Amino acid sequence: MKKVEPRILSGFMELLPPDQIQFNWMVDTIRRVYEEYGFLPLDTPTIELSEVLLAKAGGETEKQIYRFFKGDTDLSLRFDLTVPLARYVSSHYNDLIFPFKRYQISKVFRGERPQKGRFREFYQCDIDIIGNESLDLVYDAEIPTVIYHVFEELQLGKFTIRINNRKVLSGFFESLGLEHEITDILRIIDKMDKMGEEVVKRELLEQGIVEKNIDAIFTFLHTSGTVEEKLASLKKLSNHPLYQEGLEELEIVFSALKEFQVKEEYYTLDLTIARGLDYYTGTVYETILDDYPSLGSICSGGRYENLTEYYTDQHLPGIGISIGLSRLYSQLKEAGILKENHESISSILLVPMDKEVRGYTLDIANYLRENGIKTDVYYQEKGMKQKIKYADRLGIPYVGVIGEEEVAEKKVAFKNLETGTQELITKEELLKRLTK
RNA sequence: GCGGAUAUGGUGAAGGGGUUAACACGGUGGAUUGUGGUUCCAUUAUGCUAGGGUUCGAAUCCCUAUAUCCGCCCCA
Repeated sequence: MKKVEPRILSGFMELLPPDQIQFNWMVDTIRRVYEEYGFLPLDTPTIELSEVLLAKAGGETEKQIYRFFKGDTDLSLRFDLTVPLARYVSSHYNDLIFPFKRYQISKVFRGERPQKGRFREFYQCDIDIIGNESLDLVYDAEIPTVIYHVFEELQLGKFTIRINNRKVLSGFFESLGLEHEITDILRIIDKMDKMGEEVVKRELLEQGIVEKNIDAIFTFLHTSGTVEEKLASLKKLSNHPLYQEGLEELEIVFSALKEFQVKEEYYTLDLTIARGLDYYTGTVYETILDDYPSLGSICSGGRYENLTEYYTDQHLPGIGISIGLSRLYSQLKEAGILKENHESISSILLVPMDKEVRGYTLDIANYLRENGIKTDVYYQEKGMKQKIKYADRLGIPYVGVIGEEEVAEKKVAFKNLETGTQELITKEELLKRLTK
């Protein structure tokens, strides 16, 4: 029979069990920290009506969204978790308690050209806070605080949360009379980190920005010092109202970060942070691992004032951030930052010698499981060698061998695979060994 | 959407027109029928992305298609 090649689509990721265990550990860690800060779980549909998801839709979203028809219904796979959140909040407005804090860890889909660290299906771990009419700026500091604790717990080394404010950028460029070029300028200066100053300067020139303004932009971007010093010198650069408003917002956010006791070396004011979807209106964030800057931003987000305007007349400003976990995981793995995982799920493998002792073995298994021990049992009629090897290859640290002798004595031959030692013990002693 | 590169087993790969496709890892079975990780032995692609062409002969040369990878755009 002609076989079908068992392949998956490019841009889609699947892992082997040891990696999946590791991946799930990261998901569990992220979820735990999110919940510690009072964020509530949410799960929206993978597929939604295209008119809903594309209500705002700029060019890129429209190009990259997976869109199809089922009968006459125009459907799309969700492109991110923020737009579905806006829809959710709008449709459940009456039943939600504001400020509404939710997290969602789910897959999203983008039909892009796949390449390194870029997937067509990937996990996003979002937290967002939606206010009713208004949302205090303190929340703009709480978001990076949560992220700070997440990355602390993930143990990926030193990282920096880079913070900026769109109003500062827009206001500054408007003060130079560049209001029409803002989007392009933001896009270009965002490359600063990756491409360097020369490239940025050249592209700005190509964009038709005059030399004088480019110099002003670089003066602005080169503002240095501590956060306080930067803010102080920035204030003198322009009196533009939007610009000043953005700076005041940054001041509030940074002073709140101190109250949240986020260590100062873990965040910074970075004027080149412009990226993110175009729905961001105020504070924006990006996070990099200091030891691996080439990974780029592993977590970004910001404040969006008007995201629900397409669904409701209620004014529901929000702030949120997202960890691109699939990318983060694959790049950490590739860079060798994550150690090989030898942890298994099961703590012990029970091995019945033959089917006569299976009943006794299952009694032991149930006893262990009732006491919270993850227990696997081997049922294949193979040699002892294969049975032990199974545990060894899965990384299960202990084996409980059960034959006629053990049944007669109501005990288990408890073998430690790491040391090779073995002892004959009762199930109570077995439980004790496994709980420690 | 644009540009570049590459396609050999479960994996990493050698071979660049001559007949059994090297080597390594992994898998399976075995080396005193209740003991793994080391070692040893055996075994593991009638086939080199697919289709067509050149040739006495094609993984090897040519064409087409497809897939994958890497940039750009954009982004997690």
